[in-house]
Amino acid sequence: MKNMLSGNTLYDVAELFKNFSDSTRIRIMYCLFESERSVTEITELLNMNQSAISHQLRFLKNSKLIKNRREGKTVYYSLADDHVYNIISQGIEHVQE
Amino acid sequence: MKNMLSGNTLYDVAELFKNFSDSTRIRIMYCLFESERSVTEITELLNMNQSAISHQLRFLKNSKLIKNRREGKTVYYSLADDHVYNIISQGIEHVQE
DNA sequence: TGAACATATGAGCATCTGTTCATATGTATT
DNA sequence: AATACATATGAACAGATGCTCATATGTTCA
Repeated sequence: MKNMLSGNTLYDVAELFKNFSDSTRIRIMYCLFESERSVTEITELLNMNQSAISHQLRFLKNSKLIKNRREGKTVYYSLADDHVYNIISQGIEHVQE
Repeated sequence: MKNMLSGNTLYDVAELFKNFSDSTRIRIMYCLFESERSVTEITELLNMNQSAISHQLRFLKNSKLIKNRREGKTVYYSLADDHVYNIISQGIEHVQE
């Protein structure tokens, strides 16, 4: 074995990649590459139902891939760290050959 | 925009990551890190039903993440290229903090 | 050719997932 | 307090997913 993995690491890896396996979630994270955005902005950018976006934002937040801050009525979401950027960038490179 | 993506690139990225979003598929690919393996070997390593393994192998093969060669009755599977290794390695690093 | 072994495939099923709809919660303004 | 705006949440439903079972296909060897 080239390196030692604890018993459930690969399950955690699958859980991690589940976040990136849906186009809505990928598109949400991608539109946060540039800057933080409010729920309304994301909803309009993706041209989707506000509820659908909120559900996916919660999903990504639970996985600690995005974070948020409230400013009055508005909640702004942003990427949690560089990993998200790096993983998606690598995915983009792969599909573009 | 930091760089230009064609309209459906992000959908393709989601499709790519779908391959990595299931623990059976991750475990199959991970056990090919070391060397190529036959279907029977993979089935025994993962301690799963042969049919389940074959279905997932087809899935991964269709996505061109693994390739195979036949030697008599036996079919050996191996990783298609470094991308697979790199993507999973990055996932492992992320979950191990 | 027939038997044995290795792998692949299709149907069926239970579970999971992503969305919508209706509504609740939180905040600011009047 | 009442209203308006922004976001979150729960229930319900349709479609997708991963597995098992039975069986088909491919290969070797007697």
